[in-house]
Amino acid sequence: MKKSYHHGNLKQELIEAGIKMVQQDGIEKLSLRKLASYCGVSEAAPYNHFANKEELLSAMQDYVTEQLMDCLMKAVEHTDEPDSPAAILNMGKAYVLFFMEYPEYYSFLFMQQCIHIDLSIEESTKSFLPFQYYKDKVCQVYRKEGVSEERIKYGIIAMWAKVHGMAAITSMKHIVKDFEWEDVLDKILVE
Amino acid sequence: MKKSYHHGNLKQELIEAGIKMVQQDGIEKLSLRKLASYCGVSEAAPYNHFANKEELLSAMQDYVTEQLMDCLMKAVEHTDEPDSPAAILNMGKAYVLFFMEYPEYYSFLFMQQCIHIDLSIEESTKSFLPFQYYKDKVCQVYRKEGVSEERIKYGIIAMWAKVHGMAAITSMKHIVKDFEWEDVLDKILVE
DNA sequence: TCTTGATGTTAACACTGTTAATATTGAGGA
DNA sequence: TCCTCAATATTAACAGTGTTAACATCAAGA
Repeated sequence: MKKSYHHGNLKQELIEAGIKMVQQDGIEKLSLRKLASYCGVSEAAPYNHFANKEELLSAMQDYVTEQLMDCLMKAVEHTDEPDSPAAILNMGKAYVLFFMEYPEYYSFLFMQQCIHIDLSIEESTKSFLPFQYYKDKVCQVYRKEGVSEERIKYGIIAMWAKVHGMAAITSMKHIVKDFEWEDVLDKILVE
Repeated sequence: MKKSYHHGNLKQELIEAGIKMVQQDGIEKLSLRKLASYCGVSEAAPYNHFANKEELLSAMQDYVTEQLMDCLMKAVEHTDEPDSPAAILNMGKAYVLFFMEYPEYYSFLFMQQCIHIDLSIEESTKSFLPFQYYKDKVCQVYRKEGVSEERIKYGIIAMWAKVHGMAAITSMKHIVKDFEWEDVLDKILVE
């Protein structure tokens, strides 16, 4: 039962094992050396696949962002009328519940550490895909409902702030406990 | 121009210099050794005042939280009628603008790293004072306005989520640039 | 004056990210 | 089939980090 010199799928496993570790202990506890050791590989091996720690974290963020995007898109698709305000509500709920299920993801996704400001948004990370998706959907629905462009503009930000704020708040573990968040999520988001 | 063996005011200077460094370069770049050196003191000196790095960070957070509290309280006091909905609006604006002025404070204050879950909230940090203050003020105003207790309960969370979410969003530097946030803050918060 | 507790220093430890030099392998061209 | 070489792994080293133990300095009160 010996393993070969070459791992075979190290890049992907680094990403997935890294996310697992973040999920369990949070981003602060994650070290490249522990991660490499967990993958059964030496401390310098990851540098064959990522230029540095930041680049690996960025890849991990992209991976998680894709999961979140799946979540949001499914929420819309499973709405009876995907063009209705109900779709927006469901998307907002999905967003908050995603971070409620994996509280460590929140601070991991939105920490500034590994956002490359020098690059354009498109090239840097996928961090903004969810916001983009949310924005487009709200636009679409509101236009169909005949809301004015002026109100749409503010509505997007207001709605996004509320949803993102709920995610931020509920992902603080010590706050979550004394409130039945899921029950009141609807009422809060439609208000 | 030599300084004495004993610093004289090290504890306080560590806190304030630390905050200055966070403000400039963000929390990730802050190291105890650099901070100690900046204060003209050896690497082990801080350990006479703080058990570990976490405890120092916690003291720094408390310091910043007090500044934020001042901000919020002044916003209420400077409102013509401190019991009116206008006070809530002003408080919300003050909250967002505080983090807009010092974007690094946001991730510093709300990172989980130095929150001691084992302790009760009161003893752990002052992190929750602003929320407490906000909550109490909203309660007071809404009761005076005759809002039902049920709606107050959800209103607090909804409002807090929006305000906190706005702070979270605007403190992401790369988003801020293509939007005139301050102009639309009113409209978004009253909506 | 002398002692003592508060506060400082130095040296060492284990751990981190990162790099340079080197080793191992698998796949494709001779 | 063999040989080469690019991809990928390893080991050893470096500087920087938080932390601790052992020791030094000093101010203030007995």
